[in-house]
Amino acid sequence: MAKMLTPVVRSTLSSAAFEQLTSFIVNGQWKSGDRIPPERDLSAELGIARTSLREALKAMEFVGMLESRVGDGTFVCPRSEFLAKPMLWAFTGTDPEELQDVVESRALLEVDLAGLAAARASQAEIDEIGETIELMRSETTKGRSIFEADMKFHLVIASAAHNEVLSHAVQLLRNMLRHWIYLKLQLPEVPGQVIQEHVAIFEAIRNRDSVAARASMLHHLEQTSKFVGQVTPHHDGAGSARSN
Amino acid sequence: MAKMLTPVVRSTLSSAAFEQLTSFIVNGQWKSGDRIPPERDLSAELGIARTSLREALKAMEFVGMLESRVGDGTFVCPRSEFLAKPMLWAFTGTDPEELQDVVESRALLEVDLAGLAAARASQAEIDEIGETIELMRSETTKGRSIFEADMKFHLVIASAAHNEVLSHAVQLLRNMLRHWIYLKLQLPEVPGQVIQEHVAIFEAIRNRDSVAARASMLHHLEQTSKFVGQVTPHHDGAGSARSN
DNA sequence: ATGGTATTCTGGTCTGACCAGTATGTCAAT
DNA sequence: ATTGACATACTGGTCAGACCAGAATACCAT
Repeated sequence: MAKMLTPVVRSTLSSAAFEQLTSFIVNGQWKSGDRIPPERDLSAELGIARTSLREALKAMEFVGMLESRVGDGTFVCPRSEFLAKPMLWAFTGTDPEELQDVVESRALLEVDLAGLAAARASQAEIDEIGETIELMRSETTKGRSIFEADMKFHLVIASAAHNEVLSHAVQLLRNMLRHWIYLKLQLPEVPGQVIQEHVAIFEAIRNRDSVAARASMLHHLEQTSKFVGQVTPHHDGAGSARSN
Repeated sequence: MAKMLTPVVRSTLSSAAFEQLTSFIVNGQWKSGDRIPPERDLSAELGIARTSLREALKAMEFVGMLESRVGDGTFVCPRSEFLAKPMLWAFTGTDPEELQDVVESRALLEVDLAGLAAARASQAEIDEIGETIELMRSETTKGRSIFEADMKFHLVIASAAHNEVLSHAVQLLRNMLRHWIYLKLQLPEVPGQVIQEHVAIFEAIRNRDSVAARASMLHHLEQTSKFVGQVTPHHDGAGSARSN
């Protein structure tokens, strides 16, 4: 394992540390499940005090990138966890107009990614996409949630587009919407429809038809957009009695 | 029987502070622009050490909820800030070798933004776009660089799309490419061509023609992509055998 | 009023200490 | 050899107190 930790030099030490450590995770030097060095070692290597390092570390923990256990160490969380927690608090009881920006961004990016995936996906990746659909079917018959399978479907497409920047971006956006996607999939008639739409997207990609892939992805995501719009009609001052 | 034992969550002081402070912002006790109490006061009121409080505070700052200025205080950011900021994490730490991914992402996002701008731009924004073209013309005749005007053209369009998340993202990507864009604009025949292309985009937006806006933006950015592809020395075989 | 200086306030950083869980190594009893 | 209890080292969590540097403000001389 090559350690290439360089002393930080930036605006504030803790934000520099935050950026550097974040990049370690984002670009895969630290993979999910890895244990990162102890705080005392890390601070020494970075050339900053433990307090400063901890500000960065805790921030990453609150955001879902890391998990710390006393006496054990600090570990990298799977990317699917990123932002899931804090954004939930931030959005609950939030003006839907602002949320709409995220929903729209997500949709546009995923449409672009679908188009790229149709052009670039390897056979293995196409197979993997198909498997997520099978998974959804089996989960449905077992009466279980298709949430995880749905997530996987979209992430596989994102990575099949072979553009790291965009696929990372879309993963973040997706995590922000985690809560709403989950809610939507709880509705009784939704899973069947979702599977149908996934099939359409899948076939377009398999046929290397970028235009169709984009169109079917757009159609698919418009459903979710509509749903988010419905579920978050207004925020009243206090209780937010959300019917679910 | 299922697990009756709920895992005990030994909440840490800093995470408790993070949740409490976040709720202050989310439910509007602290509004955008407000100045929050000094760290020393806040830590006293919460009954925790300043270091612990700062871990929460810095986390909120990194997420884009707060902004700190030495000697001045800590202030609450507008909500749009912390919706968009996390996108940054997807991009920071992007390997410069994967420049092509950045170029492509930028192009896709800007095409999407152009389409939205055609649908949503206000008259004032349309006028502003036109002005940047005039600026380019006058700079050209003065023999000066059109770099700033070019940047402005694209940023105005981004903001005219009225999607904070995407426009922040594209701003970031553009900054990464700053250097290359600048180089390209130095070539003798380029400015004239760029102005022509900008005019095409501008007219499409003014005519509220989303499709044309997307097409002309795509055409415009493909030029830059091509340029970056030429100027960048190819990195060895490891990555990206991209044929299409 | 004006302009410059001294003071105070604020966040940024560091040191070094102690606490409380957790893991692991040690060693005796089985 | 396996087991179990214990000591020890290691890890994150927390704290107090100190100093720095930038920014804002008060204040005083002009």
